[in-house]
Amino acid sequence: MATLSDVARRAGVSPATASRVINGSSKPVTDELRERVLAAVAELQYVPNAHAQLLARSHRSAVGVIVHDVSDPYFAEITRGLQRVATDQGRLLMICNSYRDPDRELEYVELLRGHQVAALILAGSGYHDEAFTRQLNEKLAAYEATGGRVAVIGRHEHSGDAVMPDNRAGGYLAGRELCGLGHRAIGVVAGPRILTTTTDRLAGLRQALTEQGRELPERRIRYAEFDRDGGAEATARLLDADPELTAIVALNDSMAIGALATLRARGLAVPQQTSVVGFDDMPIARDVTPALTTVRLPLVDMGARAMSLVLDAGAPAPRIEVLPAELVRRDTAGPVPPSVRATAGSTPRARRGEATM
Amino acid sequence: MATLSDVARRAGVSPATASRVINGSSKPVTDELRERVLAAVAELQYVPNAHAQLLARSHRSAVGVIVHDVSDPYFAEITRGLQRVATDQGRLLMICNSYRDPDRELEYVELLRGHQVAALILAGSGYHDEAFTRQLNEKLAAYEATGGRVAVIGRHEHSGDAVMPDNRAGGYLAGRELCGLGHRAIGVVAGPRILTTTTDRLAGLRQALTEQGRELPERRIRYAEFDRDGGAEATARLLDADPELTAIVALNDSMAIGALATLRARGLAVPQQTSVVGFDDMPIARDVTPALTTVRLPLVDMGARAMSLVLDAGAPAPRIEVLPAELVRRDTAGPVPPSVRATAGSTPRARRGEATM
DNA sequence: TCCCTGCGGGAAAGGGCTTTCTCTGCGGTA
DNA sequence: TACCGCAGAGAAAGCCCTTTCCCGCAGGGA
Repeated sequence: MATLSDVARRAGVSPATASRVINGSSKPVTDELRERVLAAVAELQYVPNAHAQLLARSHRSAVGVIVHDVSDPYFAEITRGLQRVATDQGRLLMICNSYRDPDRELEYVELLRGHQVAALILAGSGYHDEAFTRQLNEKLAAYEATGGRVAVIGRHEHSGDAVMPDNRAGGYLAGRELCGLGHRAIGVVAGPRILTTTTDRLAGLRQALTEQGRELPERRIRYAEFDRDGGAEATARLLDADPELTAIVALNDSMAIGALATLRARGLAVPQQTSVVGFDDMPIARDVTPALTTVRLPLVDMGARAMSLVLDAGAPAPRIEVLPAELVRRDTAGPVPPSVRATAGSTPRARRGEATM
Repeated sequence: MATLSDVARRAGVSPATASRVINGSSKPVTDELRERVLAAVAELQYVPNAHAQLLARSHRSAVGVIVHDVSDPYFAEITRGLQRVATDQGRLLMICNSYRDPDRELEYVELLRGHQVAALILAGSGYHDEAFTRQLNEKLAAYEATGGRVAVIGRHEHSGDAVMPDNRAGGYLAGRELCGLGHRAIGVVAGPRILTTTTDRLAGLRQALTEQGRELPERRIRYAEFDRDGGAEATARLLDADPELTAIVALNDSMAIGALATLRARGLAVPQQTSVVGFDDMPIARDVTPALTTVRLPLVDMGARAMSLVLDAGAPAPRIEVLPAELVRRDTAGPVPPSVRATAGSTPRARRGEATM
């Protein structure tokens, strides 16, 4: 690899001058020398060593991002928002996937700190895990103590800047919608119970049902991975235990798609026999058939705001922005089937006979 | 930020000893000193400066990856394969999204070179653009000249290691399938024509049709962005121009999903009235309704192989691995409608009357 | 007793760049 | 003519680590 001194030597100037030309320093350099340096750069295919630059320069510019998985549409959308603002401000992003592994999350905080990022953004659900939360907060505090900025997206446990989707209100919206359609036997396909996102959404849902004089017993909840297969599998378990279910709330859209698959496999028509409500409104939600009724979260915006927060050097006080959830009515949620309404609570056998799986 | 000397001073040892303890050097250090160093590290929350480390160490370990867009399922799958192998070998990945912008691609090659990556992987279609191709190859050659390794996925233009999905054979498979089902009026929803992937897939398709004594006139091809909306829009244009179409080949699954959306909006039943074949077999393909018939590419495997190639220091000769495409029959491709078969070439009005849009 | 060996530790030389400080030489003013 | 100031270039001091080289010391063999 050609170095700066190679370039300088070839151009017959000092490394200092070469550096000034290459970086467009404010210090003036005569055109003659400038030409020679530029020519040398081209001839040697010189590219500055980024590590040496970062080491020599004082100011840090990259921003670190920790998400569960960028290829998950939920995070892909958030990342899009992060990127947009970062690019506008000429910042480079370093994105790390924790794959929902708390230890990996901790490691990545260190790694990014080691890479001297100017700020750190943690996106994705927090964990119900005291020990982990304490460790994470210690690490973040240490980072902040050295001038690093931190913002979280959708996490309660951190004391600083945060962008919070209103998961609870979203759960409430889903519950109210289904109650309004007459459903009483509602099952829930939930993500891992260790995630705060799961419990928040669940809490809102439960509140809506309670307000309507209904309830949400644990036997109507199944916890599984927050993805398509988790949703499919949880739905199957739910249906096996409770064939009289008329509606299913999936705590994210990936799970809802899994639920739809299981329902289809069992020959249960959506929404005629079983209604489904998802959560997040990822792009694919409108393209499944029937199109998914879901709770929309402004994902791109969440990312954009978090990045703005973290890049806005002022405002030392912790700022918390709560972003509203919104119900998107499409085609998977319909009124409770007449047969069930008429014979409420009785013979679920008839319906079960339809299963093809 | 605490530095290594801070740690050393606090532990009452030299920086050399501190470094040895922290990095688990082979050189022995007494337990006593080791303890003191570790304690100092903990107290100061010391994290080594990654840039300084990278600068001081000679060997480079990270691998750079340039894709069009990680959040696109096509690249998400490939990246999964890349990650798997990289993680196994303890390599860090730096992933950059070019968003199909050739200039950005060039920039990223430089950026990654500057970050001293040990190898570079370019995934995603090449461009029919002489000037760009030459520039890119120059940059890659310069990188390789300094010991860097390069592999491409799905690109012809590079002379070194490559993993090539058999796009042409895949196109052929799609064409043969549709011909076998009796279709004659086949439209194509294609990606940007500047992409080699588009033209390769198209070439295979055309070959299949030609072999069956049919043809693929340009008027039955619409070029658009390689995503859902591009597919929806291209399908609409195709249908407007050619209402008698009985089948549509989308050159990737995202476009196929867009095609499905347009078809649904126009009230055209799939596959009864119009058949659809996609390409890639991304995970969502099985979850749309009807489930998508498509051409599968071993995406994860493609990523894994490319990474293996690039990390396998031996074998200087350029290696090219061609990975086969495979037809996956699901529910969107069916026999040509009887009415059309009977009245081939005549009154398309009847069908057109069904449009609801 | 002397010398050699080997172990544990420190000094110091990079690694490639930025930036401050210093120096030279020129034009302009008194 | 003497001096000041400034433009433009270079010297050199870091930035924070790793690693080689070297040194002192203790133990073992002759």
